[in-house]
Amino acid sequence: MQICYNGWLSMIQYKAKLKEQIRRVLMDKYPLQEAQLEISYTPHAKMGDLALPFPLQLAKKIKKQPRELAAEIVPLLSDLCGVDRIEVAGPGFINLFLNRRDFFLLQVNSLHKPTFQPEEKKTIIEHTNINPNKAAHVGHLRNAVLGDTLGRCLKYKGENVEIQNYIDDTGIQVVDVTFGFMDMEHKTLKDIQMIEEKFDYYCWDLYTRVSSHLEEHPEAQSRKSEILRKIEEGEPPEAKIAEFISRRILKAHLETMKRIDVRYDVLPCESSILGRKFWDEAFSLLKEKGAVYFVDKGINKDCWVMKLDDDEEREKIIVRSDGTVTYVGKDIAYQLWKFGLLQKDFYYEPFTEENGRILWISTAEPKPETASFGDGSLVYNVIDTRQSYLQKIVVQGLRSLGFQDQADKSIHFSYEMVALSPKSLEELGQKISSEDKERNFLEVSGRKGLGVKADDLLDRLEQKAYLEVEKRNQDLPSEQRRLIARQIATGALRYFMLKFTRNSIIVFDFEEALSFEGETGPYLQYSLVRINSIFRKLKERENFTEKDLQTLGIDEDIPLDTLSEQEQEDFWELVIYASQFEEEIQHSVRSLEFSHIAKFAFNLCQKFNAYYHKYQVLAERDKSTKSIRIWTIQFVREVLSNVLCLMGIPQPMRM
RNA sequence: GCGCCCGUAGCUCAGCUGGAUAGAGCGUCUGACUACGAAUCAGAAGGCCGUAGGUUCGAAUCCUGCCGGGCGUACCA
Repeated sequence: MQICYNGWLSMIQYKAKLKEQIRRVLMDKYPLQEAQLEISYTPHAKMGDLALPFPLQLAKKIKKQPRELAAEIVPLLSDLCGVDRIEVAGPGFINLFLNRRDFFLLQVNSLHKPTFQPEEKKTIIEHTNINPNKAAHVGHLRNAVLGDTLGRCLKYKGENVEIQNYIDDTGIQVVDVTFGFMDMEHKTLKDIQMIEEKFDYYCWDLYTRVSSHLEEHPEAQSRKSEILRKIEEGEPPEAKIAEFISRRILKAHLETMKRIDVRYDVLPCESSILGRKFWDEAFSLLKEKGAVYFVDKGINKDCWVMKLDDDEEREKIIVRSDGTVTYVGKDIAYQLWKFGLLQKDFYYEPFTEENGRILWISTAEPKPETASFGDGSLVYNVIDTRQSYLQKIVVQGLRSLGFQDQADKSIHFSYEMVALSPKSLEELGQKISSEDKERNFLEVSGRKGLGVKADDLLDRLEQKAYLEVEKRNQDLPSEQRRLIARQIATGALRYFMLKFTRNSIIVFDFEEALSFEGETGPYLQYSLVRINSIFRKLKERENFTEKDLQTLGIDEDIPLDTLSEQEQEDFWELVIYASQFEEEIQHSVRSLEFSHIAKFAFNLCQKFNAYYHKYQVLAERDKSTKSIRIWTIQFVREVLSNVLCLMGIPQPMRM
């Protein structure tokens, strides 16, 4: 067997090398397309490590028995680098047994080395986008966690990522709360500023009162229209009050998101889109191209509408009969700006600053300090699936303006809603009608005030985590315990939001969301804490440091065969699984399905915990066995730490 | 009506472009802590993968019909 790999190779690179060799050998003998040359994994380690399914497809093409064909190919592949053994398996797979020592070396050395290359000039992710008129709820948390995780993964890939949180500060929902303060509570701006209680919670309640008030008083519509117009045109006092509300709520939202370690680069505001006349520019473009047209009769009389590509019958209203623009209209302008397709940019000013990192907010007027955003080449909009229709219209808008590429690179990252079980509603003290009781779940409704507030949930998680930490870590100062409780709460919440596929409706259940056992974030954190504990004790007892790790002799010789047969298997199962982490990231990014990463991390921890129970590190007397075990857990530690980082799950040193 | 999505173990969910014996967690039952932390581990029980057809060497996965459920189809977002 020749030695053909040196240094380091991640699994992705390793497979690429294998494919290259296989192609070279088989190219002129079989009609083999590259696409078929996938390398997958075997269901069981006994069957080998990597599997080549291509004989199954090839057999069909050249009319042979799959197993026969595979048997015929096997001898041709006898010289694959790093492969100890190769055999036909099952219906006609070719399975490869890797040289474990060589492979492990390559993997360990490939940590912290780049496998990916950036593909985009700039990737923009828009997420969170909570209406700034009430407190954030669990549904918003799902959005933020998904968007934030996507951002982390793309950055890991090396992409230039810009995170935007769009603020609908001139929309109907802000109008409603403004109406509530002014017309129902008869408060002045000053009165509102004086409110001391948690402002987003105050507005949450106010908003539900406004909603039911408006249902009973349809005549208030005209007053609402007046408020909307005044806000859009910047007329006091309505405009000032609305601005104060939206900014103060926005601050609350940012605080909530900070609790789970979600941050943004820029906050583009709808008010700036109007103020900078982005919409006017977009509107004239749309008119020019005939993408929108004016309706002079019928149900949509006096509106500017857009026709839907796949439904001739339907017209979507873009400009209302009173001349105001719908959200979709402004969204088209916003999307154009994201791709740098408008002639201008916003102005900006710092909104918050933390550790020297400035979060910018858009303005319509020039400010002394400024920055530049937008002009991306790829755009992800993280918005729940109920808005698919509207997202389609936005993309269609780009297309009808002739921006084909940008339309293709506008990606609606859609996900299902978070709903509430009747049980959790009861727990919230909500009255539910008997007909609703029959249903499996109920939609969260901001209007009805039906929902689990994000901060409430996080408070409960922290509280529970604190009690657990207190039980186990009496020696730690309480401040430390608080920090750890927060880390656990964040880990639990973020994992919970990622473990489901985006297509599945999360029927929120307190017991499930508050769990720290089984398939949860804290399980992952606990696994890492255990590994870190071993290293901490190695240091305490043997003065073993990171430096010693480097010189532990992994490069020289790893005498795997000194281990028991069983241990060799257990070692290998852990290692080969851990090596797949970058493939999982790739897979997740391509499919926008982060539950893959979540499951991977969980499975890895399960394998690790089993290994941990079986094999001692500290107490091991045989030096080389101990070294191998140290390197094994070190490898797992690195991989797990990476993966947790991508999911935004904090890594406490103790818990 | 039309469009999109879902139906897998008692419950909550995985199962990638069709592939080797359908997997987890929770719950239930049996075991394992004078500890590299039991927020853990080992084991057991539990499944005509909604239903009927089709495509093929092979279907939980692809196609069609049906049944059951959700969402969307606003001059709300």
